[in-house]
This record gives sequence, C-alpha cells and structure tokens, in this order.
Amino acid sequence: MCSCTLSFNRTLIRLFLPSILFSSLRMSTFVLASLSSLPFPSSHHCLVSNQAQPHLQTLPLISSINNCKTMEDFKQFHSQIIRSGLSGFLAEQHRMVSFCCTHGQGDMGYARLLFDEIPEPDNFMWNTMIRGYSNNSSPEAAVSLYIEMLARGVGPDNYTYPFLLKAFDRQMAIEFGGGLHAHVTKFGFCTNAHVQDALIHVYSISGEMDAARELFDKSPKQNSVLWNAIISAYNRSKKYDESCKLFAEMEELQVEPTVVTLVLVISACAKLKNLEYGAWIHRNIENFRIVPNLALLNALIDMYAGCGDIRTAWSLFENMEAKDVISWTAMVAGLANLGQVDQARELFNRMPERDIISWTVMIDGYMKANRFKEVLEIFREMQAVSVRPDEFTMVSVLTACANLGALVVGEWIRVYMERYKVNMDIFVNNAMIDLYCKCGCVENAFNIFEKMLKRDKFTWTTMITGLAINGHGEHALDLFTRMLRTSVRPDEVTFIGVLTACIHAGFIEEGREIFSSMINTHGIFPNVCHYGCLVDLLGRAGQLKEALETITNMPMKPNSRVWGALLGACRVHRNLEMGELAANKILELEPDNGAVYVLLSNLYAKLNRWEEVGKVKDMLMQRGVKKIPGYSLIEINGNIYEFVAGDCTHPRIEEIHKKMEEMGRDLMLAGYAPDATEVFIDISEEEKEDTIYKHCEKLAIAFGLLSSPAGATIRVVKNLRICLDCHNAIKLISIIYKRLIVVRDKTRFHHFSSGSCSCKDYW
DNA sequence: ATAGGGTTAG
Repeated sequence: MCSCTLSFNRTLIRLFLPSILFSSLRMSTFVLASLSSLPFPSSHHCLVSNQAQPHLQTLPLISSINNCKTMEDFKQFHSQIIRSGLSGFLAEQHRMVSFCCTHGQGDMGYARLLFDEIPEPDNFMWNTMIRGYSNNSSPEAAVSLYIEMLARGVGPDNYTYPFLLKAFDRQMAIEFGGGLHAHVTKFGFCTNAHVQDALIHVYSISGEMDAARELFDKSPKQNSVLWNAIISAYNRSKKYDESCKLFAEMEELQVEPTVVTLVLVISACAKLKNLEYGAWIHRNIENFRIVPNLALLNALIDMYAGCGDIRTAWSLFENMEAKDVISWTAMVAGLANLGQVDQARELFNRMPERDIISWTVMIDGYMKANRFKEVLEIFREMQAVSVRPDEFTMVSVLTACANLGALVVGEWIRVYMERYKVNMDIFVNNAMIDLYCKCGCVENAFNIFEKMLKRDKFTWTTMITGLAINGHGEHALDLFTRMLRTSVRPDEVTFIGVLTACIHAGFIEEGREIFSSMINTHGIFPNVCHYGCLVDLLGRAGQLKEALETITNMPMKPNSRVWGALLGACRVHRNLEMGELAANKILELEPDNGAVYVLLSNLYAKLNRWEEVGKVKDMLMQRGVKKIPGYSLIEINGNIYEFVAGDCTHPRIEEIHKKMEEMGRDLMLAGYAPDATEVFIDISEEEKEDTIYKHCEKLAIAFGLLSSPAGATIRVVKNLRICLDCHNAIKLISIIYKRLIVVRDKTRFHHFSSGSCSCKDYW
C-alpha cells in the first residue's frame, strides 16, 4: 500500500508557497487542481468504513491507546476500534492520529491514512500532522501539508509555525524561511513569542543574522527565552562576542538569565578563550539565582579546559555528582589541546562510554601532537569497536595520512566515505587535496579541486602550495590568477604557496612582482617567512648581493630560516664569504642548529677546503650538537614502515640487505659512483661510503622494490633534505628498475622517472 | 488536547 503522504518536492513547494498566501483561506482552484493526486476529499484506499455504526456494548473489550507501546500494539488497538465501529468518531480519530504522529515509535504513513479518514480536520489535527513530519525530520512533507491545509481553507494558528519550522535544515531555511515569515505576518502571528522564537531559529540556521536580529529587536524582550534564542543564533553563527555583548545588555535591562543563558554564554567564552569573563560568570552563578545543572557544568569544564585552566576544570569534573560523555570528552579535549596527549589518553581509556566525538577528540589530539602513526592506530581501535567515523574524524585521519604519505589508507578512506555516505564537506575535500598533494599525486588532487562546488581560501591555498612543491610552478601561478578572479581572498599563507611556486620554478621576476603586490594590491604585510622566500628566490637565481640586501633592509629581525636560505644559495653558487656570514648569523641565533654545520661543511667540501671541514666538525663535537636523525617512511599494503640509517630492526631486514647489495651491483654497472661530498662529518672517512650506502631513503626504496609489484610507483617520505648522493642513485634506480619513484623531502617533491628528477637537480 | 532556549569534535 502506498504511504499516501503528499510529498511535495522543493520545486513544488517553491511554486505553491507564495501563491497559496495570496489565495489564503479560500479554496484555491489552482492549488487544489495540482493536489488532485491527494486522497481528498474521499479516499479510495479506505482503512475503515465511515458507514459503520458504533456498538457501545463492545466498548469494555477495547484496550486503551495509552497502553500501546509500539505500532504493533497500536494496529491491534486500531482493529478493535474498527470492529467496534468507533472508527468514525472524531475523538477516536484524533487520538489515533496523535499517537502515530507523536509517539516515539509512530508511523507517519499510517498517520496519513487515518488523517485522510477525517472529513474536515480542524487546525489542531493539521498541526499534529505537521508536528509528526517535523519530528520525523521531513520538513518537505511538513510544508506540503501546510500548503494543503491552507488550500483546504483551514487557517493556521500560533502552534502551526513552531511545529513547521522546527525541523528545517539549512537548505529549507534558506529557501523558505523568508516566505514563511511572510505567511506569519499576513496571518498576524508576528507578535507571538513562540512564533518569533521559531523564526529566529530558522534565520540563524540559514545564516541570515540580520533578519534574526531584526525580529529580536522588535520583540518585547521581557522574557529571557527570546534572548536565549538570539544568543544561541549568534553562537551558531560563531559570533561569540555578540553573544557576550547581549548577555551584558540583558544584565543592564535586568532581564533574569536562565540556566540556558549561562550555558550559551559560557560556551561563547570558551570559544573566545575569554577565561576572565567566563570565570566572572561562574563566580556569579548564585547572584543570577541559577542552580547549575549538568549542561552548565559541562560548559564550564569545557571553558576552563579550553582556556588552559586545567586545574579548575579538574576540580569541577571531580566534584560532579553525575558525569556524562560530554563531561569526559571536554576534559579529554582540554588535555589534548594543551599538548598533554598521554594524559588525555589515560582519561580517555577510563571513560565509561565513548561516542564518535570522544574518539574524534582523541584522534585529533594525536594529530595535533604530530603523532601520526598513533592516529592510524587509534583509528583502527575505534573501528574495531564498531564506532562509525564521520567527516570530522576523517579530516584528522586524512591529515595524518598526508603527513605519513599514507596514500593507500587515504584512498581507503575515500572509498569508505562513498560507501557509507559520509558527508564530503569542504573540510574533507581540503584534507583530501592535501593528502594527494603530499603524496605527490597532483592530478588526483586537482580532480577533487575542480569538482568542488564551493572553495574556501584553504582549498585554494592547499592546491596552489601542492602544485608548487610538486614542481608545477606555472600551474600554481595560473591557479593563483584564477583565485584572484573569485571572491575568495588570499591570505599570508596563500602567498607563501605562491612564492614557493616561483622559487621552485625559478620565476624571479614574477616572484618579485607578487611580493610587492602583497602590500600594494592585497594589503598584506609580508612577514619574516615571506622575506625568507624572497631571499631564497634571489639566492637561487644567483643574485646573492640582492639577497643579502633584502635581509639587511627587511623591517624585522631576520630569523635563522632567512639566513638559511642565503646559506643554501651560497652553497649552490659557491660563495664562501657570504656563506660564512650567514652561517655565523644562524649560529648566533641557534647554536644547536645541526643543519647549519651540515650546510657549511658541504660548502667547504665543494670548494675542497678540507681543513675548514675539519674545523666545523671540531666545533660541532665541542658544542655537542646533535644532528636531527633522518628517517624515511614508506607505505606498503596500508602499513607504514619507518627506516633510519643503518636500521636493523625491520623484520625483513635480511631480505632488504640482500636487495641493497643487488641494487649496489646494478648501480655500479650503470656507472654510479658514490658522492660523499655531502655526507656529514660525524663519521670517519672509512665509514663514509658505507653510510651513504645505507641512507634510510635507499633502505626504504629497497624495501619498496621487493614488496610491490613490478612497475608500481614507490613513494617515500623523508623528514630531512635529500642528499646529493641519494639523488644521483635514485635517478639511476628509476631507470634500472623501470619505476616511478616519488620522494617527498623536507621542502619539496622529487619525482624520479627514467633517470631524471622533476626538481631539475635544483633543490 | 499542541510550543520555546542548552553543553563536546575539523
């Protein structure tokens, strides 16, 4: 049997909602003709016979509708009613429709069948039906019924609009919020507080805060409920300082807040990180004559924890009579955001129950602490206990994948999200673009980018930077030009990406122009990172003098990265004097910067100044500087393997060493000669060659060769800059084994194919 | 006979 619900789609609603207003309360032939598919006025699918007469003697046999727990109970009750002949009675009909509409187990299809038996439903009945659809989250059906109600000449009342509007989602609110406001005005319910409240709610979800505010301003404002409604609307629109302002205004006008008001304002303080105001409200709870309930305590815990006052959060948490999952989650999030991930995990493990948000908070905590492998571990744990990830979870997991170069896991997430219809919103798409870019798959990233209907500044910035570090400088600049034609404005991060594109592609003039356009046309003042880019850009082009001038004239104190860019350029262009200057400046700022010693000794080595190489080595030993240990990551079958130089802990290390020997032989045959000029000096001469030989990226590639099918791309992520020797070797490996090898190092990508690298040996 | 505002995640 058909469900017989009138289901207008949004197109029809768009058509009828305005027209019904002008034909209000009279039968509209136009609308009624269009509603001819309705089971009205006499339905051809009667459940019951209206002709039946009641037999009062059967009454005692009828069970009470109040005892019905499920639709099954109800259907039995209904058949008793039919048999008893009571089904034509209005009171029974009302009670039965109400049951189907308002009971937790109700059934709107059934409600509609019963409703259609009522020859002339009054507006109470229509309201009940509308409420049913609303509770059912079927806003279209609710509006359809509302249109039908007006078409049949039944007037709405104060109750109609709150029911109708309550279930609106964002899209419905945008499309029909204003229209229904017109209905409210026309029918004269503008002054009813419940109706105003519902309208404020609808405007807030469609983001029309001005309209919401106008309604609020026109209201009498005596009752706190509308204040709560407008504060809640500002919170939803992330206008948290407006929420606090309104609360202050409430005080001035001596409108008494309720516990809900305080929950809203404390929550706003948490988002604003305004500990002072939040704590002040907390101290004054009694003066406000408020008895804190669970929601308020949770909001306070979140506020204190979010503002970094973990001690107060703890004491509130520990003194609570009853905690719910939100209390625990707020504490876990507070610890995680302070960087105390392990403490957060301990608390997380003690939680009596965990929901999707708790898991996501924990996952995100590991992500923010750069503990990416643990992100994947806990994500697996979460799935093992059958908690379904949502789009929030996926953003954190995708970010971890991007940092690990875990392409397979990332792809799995994409498939999962499609299969389980997880909402692919702008955050997820941005994370997906980042993943593909950081795995060296720019085309896949770009496909997602092009398919997106809405792009924010993060979308553009991620894509531009991704193209830049993958060596597609020209494409990155094209995209930037395209971005400038949209309404999305670039920010300082976007310009880092754009300048990076110029650096990697060697676009000196474009880079300079863009740098000066930052101030002149975009009103963004370059920070020290932008100056670093400019120095890098000039330095790589060999314009060392201008690079140094840039540093001398920059309006802020140059940091070690700025000097590092100059030092790098001096190494490439073999400028000893300036290189020493830059190195000294860096060591003044950061005596423990191991990378400087490497760069400087490389520079000396290139110029065959071995005595100085030795001096750098001595200096390093004296100061006890530790070089950051290098590691390489490779993902095989969805697992992440980590290699460090001379690694012996891998379970298949023997196979890997055998492969390394084979690779060594093949490389020699192909004319490879180890180049030790870039090898660092903390090892003795005789060890040198052996150590290069075992650089972790080579180990990772050897493992990649033996664990992936012929022809498969090998992707490696390295935490440091790739060395010259490995770069030479991998070029040859790409020929010998006919593989595309993608290495992401600290700053850029190297796509090795048929003996050459996308960086054009310039990195 | 029917209605209002709330706390945790990117």
